[in-house]
Amino acid sequence: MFESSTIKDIARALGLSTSTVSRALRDSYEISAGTKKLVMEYAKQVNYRPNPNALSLKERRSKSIGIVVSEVANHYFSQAINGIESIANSRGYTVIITQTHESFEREKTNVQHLASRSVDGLLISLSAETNDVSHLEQLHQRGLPIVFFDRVPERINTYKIIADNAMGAFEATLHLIRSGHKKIAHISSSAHLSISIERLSGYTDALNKNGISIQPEYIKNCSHGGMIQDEVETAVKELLNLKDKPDAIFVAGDRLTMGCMHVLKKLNMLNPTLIAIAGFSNSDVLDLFNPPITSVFQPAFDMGQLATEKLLELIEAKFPVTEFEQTILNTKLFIR
Amino acid sequence: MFESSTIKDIARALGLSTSTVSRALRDSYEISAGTKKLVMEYAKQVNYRPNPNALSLKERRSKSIGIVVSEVANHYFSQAINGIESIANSRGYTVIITQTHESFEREKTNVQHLASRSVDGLLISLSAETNDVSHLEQLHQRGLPIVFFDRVPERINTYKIIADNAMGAFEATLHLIRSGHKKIAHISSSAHLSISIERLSGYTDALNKNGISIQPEYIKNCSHGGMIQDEVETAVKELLNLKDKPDAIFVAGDRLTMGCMHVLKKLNMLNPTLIAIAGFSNSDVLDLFNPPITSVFQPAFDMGQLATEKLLELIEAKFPVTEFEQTILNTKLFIR
DNA sequence: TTAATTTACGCAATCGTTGCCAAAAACAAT
DNA sequence: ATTGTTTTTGGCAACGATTGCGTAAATTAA
Repeated sequence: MFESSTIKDIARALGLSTSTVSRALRDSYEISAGTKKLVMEYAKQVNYRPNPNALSLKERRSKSIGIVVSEVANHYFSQAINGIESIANSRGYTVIITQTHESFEREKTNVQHLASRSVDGLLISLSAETNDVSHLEQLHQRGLPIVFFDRVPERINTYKIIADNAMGAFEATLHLIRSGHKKIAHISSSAHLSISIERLSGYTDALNKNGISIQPEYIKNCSHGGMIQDEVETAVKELLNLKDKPDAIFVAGDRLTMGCMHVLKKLNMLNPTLIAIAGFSNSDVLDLFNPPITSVFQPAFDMGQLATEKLLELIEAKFPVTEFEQTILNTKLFIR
Repeated sequence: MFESSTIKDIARALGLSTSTVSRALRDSYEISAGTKKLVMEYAKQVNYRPNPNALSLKERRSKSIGIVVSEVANHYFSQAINGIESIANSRGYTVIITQTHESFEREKTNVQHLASRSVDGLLISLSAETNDVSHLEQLHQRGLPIVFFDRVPERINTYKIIADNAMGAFEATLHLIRSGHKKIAHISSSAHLSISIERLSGYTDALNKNGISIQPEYIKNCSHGGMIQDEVETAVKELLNLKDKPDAIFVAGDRLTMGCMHVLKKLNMLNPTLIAIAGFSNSDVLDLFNPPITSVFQPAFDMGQLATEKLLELIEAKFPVTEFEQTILNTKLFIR
């Protein structure tokens, strides 16, 4: 089996005690230069690596953080993960990524699993189905550091990193209006998610400020966040079957945008002269369409980095932190 | 700080010894029914969770497996990861995902890190830059279970799960030929990767069997697997600057296909009447193009599942396994 | 030469859990 | 009542690494 050498092995081989070896490896002042050199060279020779489990047990921390996202196959999240990784790894932390696939049950299971794996902290973007955050509240109250990003709950008081969803939605909708559209529909994820609420408000703001009245039947929510293609298909078809059919759709998410395009393609309507689309997306494939599709880009990488910095701040804090802030990063509209 | 209750806490609270509590929780036959009930109820009440670090230290295994892939933002890998997760989680294993971003250095660092994190086994698809696998060989010889998938090394004797790359490439190239193309170029990842070699052979086979001679200048390799867009751009431009310009390109990878399309779009040549494209890709966005793009789909999810099953077989084997096989799964051509 | 100080190292406890052996309690057989 | 058996429980050690404390040996000072 796969065994690596331990401090004990080194001590035995060199005729020293484990404490001497340990201290020599940590370059302690109370070990003579000769012994240090001896130990260090032998350790390098046998490729000694400290056992992380032993360390975690002793230090009562695992030097690992848990991530909970909907899916890695989502440009926003994969970019955020790259940001998270870049900070976490450089600070010596391992990252454990879990996916909810937008399911509340899987979110609870994943969180429970990460907690029992004794991660030092949690970075989480809520699943589309999540309306109740008591599973997280409980852990948070017991002292587990948590930072939310992207989809954040109101009830839990901790650091939150979000994009300026309202502004992004406002700009995207405004772009559709300026392109001559007046009948603009809106497809979004679950109504209760923070991002949905904020994006909806940006959308209605843009319409209001331009003297366009809000049509409730133009607003569709997909409570599984587009994980179920049928849901998206139904939403799009309902919009297209309206007496007063919309001439544009503002779609509020990466996966939803793709899902929506698939439906339109299937209906042979993927054509901006028939119906224009603008949406939140961090994917650069949108460039490739002809005509291309305008989209709101979120600074996912930066959000991941910032969230991780905040989390490590909490984890490594000497005293319990009680003052938290919510950071809002700017989105960028790619007009295509 | 975040503390959960331990066996010791329970023992103290109930006036029992830790060993009794431990055995009561494991429902050992040698503990009386009354004590068991007492302990179990109290444990549930205080939400007792065994400390995984203590267990890992004792059992000398971590119940976790490491994954090394180029990028999660790649449809092939994200699907494979879903397959890996599905098996690993159901068998009680945690998965640690790391990305190489096609860099050899990062691959070495990640592997080293996973090994020192004492994962029970490794699932790996080599980076585009990786030509030397001694870092893996060493670990493998020391007994760490490793299963390769997708991009596999020849030198290391263990389970390998791959797609039928030659056949996939053959079919895609054949499709281009049947669509009337004769001047078919090929853009691939690093020349030394197993997938590149196999896909190249499928490509040349298809040409040979149809009486088309191989033009060496039609074959381009991107040694960073498309991570550097310049590299792709150069390759495409060189093809387009040839006296005898190709009228089709067979692209051998997800990221390369997208990269290639971006270049063509930039050159205003993303149009199959100017130059046709067929490629390996697990992305369904290819559906959305007009005209759509034919692609070779790999059973990524199944490959991930199978690789994980093999790895767990190695990890949980009573005796060292010495007989290994390479499994080849069929690809599927989506003619669009 | 002796006392004081410094240097260099070892012992043992700790983290949470389990395996093994001994001890105590409960019960049965004489 | 005494011995033997079985059932139930407790104590100790171990996994790997760290660390406070103690101490022998070496060095310096008096």
